[in-house]
Order: sequence, then C-alpha cells, then structure tokens
Amino acid sequence: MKTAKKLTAKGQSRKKEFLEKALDLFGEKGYHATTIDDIVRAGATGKGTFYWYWQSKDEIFLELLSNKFESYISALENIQQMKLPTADKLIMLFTEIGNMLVKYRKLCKLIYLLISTNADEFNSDVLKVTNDYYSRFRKILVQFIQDGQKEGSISRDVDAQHLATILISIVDGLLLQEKVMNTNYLHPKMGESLIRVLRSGIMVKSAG
Amino acid sequence: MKTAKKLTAKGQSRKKEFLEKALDLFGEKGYHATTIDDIVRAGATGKGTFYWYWQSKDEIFLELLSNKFESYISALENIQQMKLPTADKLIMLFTEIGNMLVKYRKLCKLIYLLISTNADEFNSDVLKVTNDYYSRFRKILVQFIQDGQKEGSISRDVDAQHLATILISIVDGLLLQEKVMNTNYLHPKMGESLIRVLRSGIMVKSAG
Amino acid sequence: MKTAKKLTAKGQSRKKEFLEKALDLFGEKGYHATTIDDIVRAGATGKGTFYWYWQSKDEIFLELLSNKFESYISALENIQQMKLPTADKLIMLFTEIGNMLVKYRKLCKLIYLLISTNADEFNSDVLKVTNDYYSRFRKILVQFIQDGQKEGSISRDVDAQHLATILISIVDGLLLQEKVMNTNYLHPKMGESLIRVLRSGIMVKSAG
Amino acid sequence: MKTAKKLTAKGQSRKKEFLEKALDLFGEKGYHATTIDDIVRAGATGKGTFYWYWQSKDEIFLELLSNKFESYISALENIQQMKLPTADKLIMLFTEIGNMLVKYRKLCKLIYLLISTNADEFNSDVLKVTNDYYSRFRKILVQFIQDGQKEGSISRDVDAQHLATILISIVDGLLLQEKVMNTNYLHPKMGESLIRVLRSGIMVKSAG
DNA sequence: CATGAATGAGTTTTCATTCAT
DNA sequence: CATGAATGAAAACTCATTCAT
Repeated sequence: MKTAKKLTAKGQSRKKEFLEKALDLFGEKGYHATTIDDIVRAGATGKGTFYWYWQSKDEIFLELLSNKFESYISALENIQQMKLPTADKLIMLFTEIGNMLVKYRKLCKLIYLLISTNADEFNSDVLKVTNDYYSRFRKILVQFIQDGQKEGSISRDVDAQHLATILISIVDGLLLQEKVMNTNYLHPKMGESLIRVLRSGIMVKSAG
Repeated sequence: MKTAKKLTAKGQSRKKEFLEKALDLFGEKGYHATTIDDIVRAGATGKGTFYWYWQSKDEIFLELLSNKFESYISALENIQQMKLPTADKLIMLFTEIGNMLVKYRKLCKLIYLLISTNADEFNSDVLKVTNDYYSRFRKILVQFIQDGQKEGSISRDVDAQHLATILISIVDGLLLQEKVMNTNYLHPKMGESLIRVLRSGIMVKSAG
Repeated sequence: MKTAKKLTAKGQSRKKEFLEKALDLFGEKGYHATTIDDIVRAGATGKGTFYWYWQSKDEIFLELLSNKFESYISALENIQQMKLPTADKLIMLFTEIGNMLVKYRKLCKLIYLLISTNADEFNSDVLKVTNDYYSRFRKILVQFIQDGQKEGSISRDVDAQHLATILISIVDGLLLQEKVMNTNYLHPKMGESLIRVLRSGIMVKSAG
Repeated sequence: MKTAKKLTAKGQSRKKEFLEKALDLFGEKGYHATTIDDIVRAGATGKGTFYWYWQSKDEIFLELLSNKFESYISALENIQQMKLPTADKLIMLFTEIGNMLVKYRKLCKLIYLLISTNADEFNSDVLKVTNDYYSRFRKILVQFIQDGQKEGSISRDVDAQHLATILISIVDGLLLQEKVMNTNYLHPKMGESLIRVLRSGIMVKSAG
C-alpha cells in the first residue's frame, strides 16, 4: 500500500538525511530503544516531517534493510559474474565481504540488526525481506560451491547446502561478536586466518 | 543490590515456574515485546508476586542468562577436564554443543536473545554476564586449540585466538539462521559436515 | 475479546465514577472532542487507570451505550407486560419516555450521541448495539400498535411498521432539537400536545 | 473575516468540485473523520489550493451548511407563497420535504451532519447557521399551522409552536433512522402513512 | 493561483513499577 | 508472601495549518 511519492531534490536529500540518522541510531541503540523523537531530534525537524516520508517506524526500518541488503547482495553477485577460477572467486567473495564489513560499519550494524531483531514483532514485510536476503545469499554461495566442485577445486565431500549455511554462519557470527564484545574482529588478519581454515582445515594432515 | 532471599519450597517452585515461562516468552517474542503482564498471565499469579522475586524485568532476564550460560559453559568445561587426545576432545566439544543446541531449544533461543538483544539498553550487569560468557567460551576454545597445537594434532598455521573467534561465530551464526529462517540447521548431518570442513578444509588437496 | 474483570468494591465505584464523568463529557462535547485526558482529569487519576478499566475510548463509549440502552429499553418492556388496554398503555409508554427523557438529561444526551455519532467511525460493536437498540424499540412499538389494532383502539389504516418508525422519529427528533437549540422541548405540555396529535390528528374532522 | 473573493471561471468550477467532494465525504465519514487530506486527495489538487478557497475546515463546512440550508428552506418558503388552502399546502410541504430528501441523498446526509455534529466544537458561526435553519423552518411551519387554524382546517386544540416542533422532529428523526439503520424509510409509502397519521391520528374515532 | 513538504501541538495507547489491602 | 488496581512518564502517530517555491 506504499504510494511511491515523487520527491523534489530537496526532499530526496532530506529523506537521505533521515535514513542516515536512523541507520546510526538503530545501529547504536537497537530498534526498540530508538524512538521517533530520537530520529527527529537528530534531524532537527518536526515529528510530522518524519511521518511525511514514512508511515511508521516499521516502514523506515524496512526501507533501510531493503536498501542495504540490495547493495550488499548485488556486490556479491557482481563477483559471481566474473570469469575466474571458482576457488579464486570464493576467496574474492570472502575478501569482499570482509572489506565491506570493515568499510561499512553502519551497514554491519544494520545487518546485525536484521539478523538479531526478533522478526515476529514486525510486520510480515520485514520477515520477507530478511528471508529474501538469506535466500539470495545462500543461492550465491551454493552456486559458488557447486561450480568449485564441478571444477574440481572444492571438495565434493561436503554437501553444498550445508557448506553454504556454515559460511553464512561465520559471517553472521563474526558480526555479532563484534557487536556484543564491542571489539574489532573484522581486520585483515582475521580474514587470512579464516581463509586458511577454509582452505586446509585445522587438523594437521599427517595426523588425519 | 541483589539480596539473596531464602525461599520456601513453594517459593522455589513458583520462582522456577516464572523462569520457565519467561524463558519461553523471551525466546518467542524477544525482550521488549515480552511484557511483565505476559509473564504474570502465563504463571497465573499477581504482578506483585513477580516483583517479590525480582526487582525488575532486567533482573529476571539477567538471572535466566546467568543460569543458562552457567550450565552451558560448565558442560563444556567438563569435556576439557577429560584425559583424551585434544583433537578428539575438540570434536566431542562440537558434538556436545550441537547436541545441547538440539536438545535445549529454549536455551538456544535464549542464547540467541543474548547475542541479539542490544546490550546498551540494559544495565551493565547484563553486559557483564554477556561478556563473561563469551570470554569463558573463548578461553575454553583457545585452550583446546593451543593444546592441540602443542600436541601436534592442530595446525600451527592458524592463530589460536582467531580460530576461537571463528568457531564461536559458527555456533552463533547457526543459531541465528535457525531463528530467522525458522528452519532446522542443527541436525546431526550438519554437525558431520561441519566437522569435515574443520578437519580438512574445503579445498581439494592436490590443488593446494 | 473483553475479559470481564472482577472488580473490588472500590474498583466498582471508581469505574462507575469514570462512567459518570465520561457520560457528562461525551454528552457535552461529543465523542471526538472528548479526550481521554478530559475523562482522566475529571477523575483525578492517572491515564493508565483509565486503560485498566477499558482498552480504548471506543470501549467505554460502547459500555455507556449498552448500559443506558438496556435500562431504557427494559423500562419500556415493563410497560408492555402490564395488563391494561393497549391505548392506555401506549399513552403510558409515551408518558414514560417523556418522563425518562426529562429526568435523565445525561441519558438523553447519550442517546443523542448514539444516533448522531457517525457509526462508520466505530468498530462494528457500536454499530451492532445501535441497531439492536432500534430493533428492540421498534419491536416494542410494533407490538403495541398491532395489539391496539386487534383490540380496535388503534386505527388499522396505518401500517404498524410505518407507524413505529414515525413514533421513533418523534422521540429522536425531539432529543436532537433539544440538543441543537439548547432549549427544553421535553416538558409535560409538549407531551400533552403530542398525545393529542397522535390521538386525533391535526385536521379538523368536519373538514376531512 | 470572510472576504468575498472574486473567482475566475476555473476557480468557480474548482471550488464547486471541492464542495461536492467535501459534501460526499462529510456525509459518509462525519466531520472529524474527514481530513483535509481526504478532501484534497479526492479533488486531485494541492492542499494549499484548498486553503486558498477557505481559511479552515470549519469554513468549508459552514459554507456547505449555508448553501444547502438556503436552497432547502427557500423551496419550502416558495410553497408558503402559493394561493391554496392551507391544509393542501401543508400536505404539499411534507410531500416536498419527502421528495427532496429522497432526491438529494447528499443533502440528507449534510442535514444529518448538521443536527448530529456537536455544535460546541465549532466556532459560533456554525452554531448561528444551525439555529437560523431551525428558526426559519419552525417559522414556516408555525405560520402554516396558524393559517390553518384561522382557516378552520387545522385543529385549534394543539399549540402551534408545539406542533411545529413535533413536525420537525419527525423529519429529523426519519433522517437519523435512515442514517443509522442504513435503510430506506423515505419512500412514498412512508409519506402516505405519515400524512394519514397527521390527518386523523392513530386512534379509532368511535373510541375517542 | 497552485503545490506539497514541513510543522508541532495534541491525541491515543503502552507498560514497568509501586503499594494499599 | 500474594494480589491486582493505580500510576504516569514515555512512546507512536495524527492532522489542521503554514509557507517557500
């Protein structure tokens, strides 16, 4: 029922400003603890202005999710298009994910929010967007893995669906730890360690 | 501020009932969306009774966290005590984690809650408990890994701290995906896949 | 979904107090212009107290309607039970209606509210209560009229349903004029005039 | 405060359009529940345009009232001018009222609005217009009745003021029942019944 | 004349917490 | 120990009105 409003240039920029502030606040304080007043105060506008752009708190949250997921996922899909050995692409993929997470702190926090906010409290749209995100992410990974298995670079011992789930878990889990512990696990060294684990496992071969 | 109250047998059982209900509700609906009224209604007692056992909503949440973490972590520490090759113990550890997650759905949901509820909204106690859990979990894992590395069964190529972080991420991430997608990723087959990945990596060796 | 709450004696009286105030206010200012704040301020209680007794503004309005209609209609039904000539009972009926309207100014205003408040804005319960009231009122009148027609005291020239509608109109219409003009049309003299009109019409017989 | 603005032809038609839409909406949803946004949306113009024609929501409502009352009352006054026996004219009057109500559904709804909207919420102008309408309506009727009484066609037993009040009540009351019950009481058969009641009363003469 | 974005006071509603009984 | 009515600060949301363009 969202009527896409045509906004003037100024309207566009103001809306963007709101989105920025909301992103910051949701990321910092969480969904519930962020009030419309907070968002409005940050933008120095009247409360009604917020409701001119969105019909509810749900709606702006949903828009943030959609926006960020889209750019996130499409960046990954771009890698998939490349003509390169799958193993290399998989590493690029993770490198890229890592880079993006490092680069876009706010985006990280939002994705954290996505996966952490109890979807039951939201309208079904949020649920749908969330599921879409995971589906598309998994699809990309499964494709990578299957390509790699066909190509012979990735072991056929592990089920592709399972492996995709595990890889997603690692990404989500790293973000969560970041958030909870308020530390920085997403630095290059961590990426290298991760790649090493994925490449060779953690057991000493001769002991296998 | 916490005065350890001496409870009668009836009081004990009533308190336990409250905890059960609260655990269910927090797990289902999240922290904010679960009201004291919800908890009280589920237990068929007066609201004042609730406040006799706990001074605030925070406090019961904190108690649930503490309880569950304690039993969770101590189970893992038990494994650490055993006299067995480290590699075997590490596999036992993950098997145990998997089993516990499968067995204690509610506990899963609570851990999910822990990592997802924005700690900033809570008093510092919740923050402390959360950090403690992660610290102890990480400590156990780091110890395992270092033992394995000394023993020669675990590769020295990967930094122990990094590896611990990755392992925790996998556990957290699996839980989150469970929760968000409302599917069941925590079945034995997944555990097998995970162990296989950790043992040998995902790359075909001859390609290394 | 209304859970009938068991109230203490004090609770009962406080609820009654709220109802009184709300009745006054709705009658004076209308439904929309009466705010929860108004009602609460009049009762010198916290706003939450109001929401302890009713879940919404709709709900207290509905309760007022139901209460007042019930006592209003049941008084009329009592007359119907009496063993008297129908013509006399009909006059009693109107006398009673007149008396009640005169006696219960607030009730008048509420009935005014009922018939005047645009039901579309309310939940369907208000609609149902309103329709029920009219149905029961019409039913009583139709019964009276048909009894009178059988008995021979009321003319068979007029359709009973139509006549009932006309009689209701007179009652409603008098109330409305009272309200709008802020005058007092409901005095005994007016009742006498009304009975005279109904008895003999307004035309001079020889001219018919 | 009202400055009579000179409007272009386009302005005139646009204003008329607004009035039409507002009439529909007020009639359907009531005064409060109809928002300026509703009116503007229905007319596909900007909100500022609305405020160019009227200074407030009150004002357009007032204009609608004035317009409709004027045409309503003047039609009745025309009948009064006619050179005919009073009894016949009275019947014409009611026939005309009935016809108009049937013909102009929207007008009905507005008159309904007039008598139902709590005048206290409005500025005094609305109150004045409403009172004027009733006064003029009553005046016409009283004149009719007194003429009839002089002429000998209407019984002198009933006070002319009282009778006028009763007749107005019938009209208002029928409209209200229409509105509330969402049925059609304003058809010709009802008019016939009403005239019969007024002519001869409802009692069997021999019983008088 | 026309637009529609911006405003903010005002309204309904929620819910953790207290306290008299 | 137990109850549940009472509280009120805080939150989401509405809408008549204004004004820069």
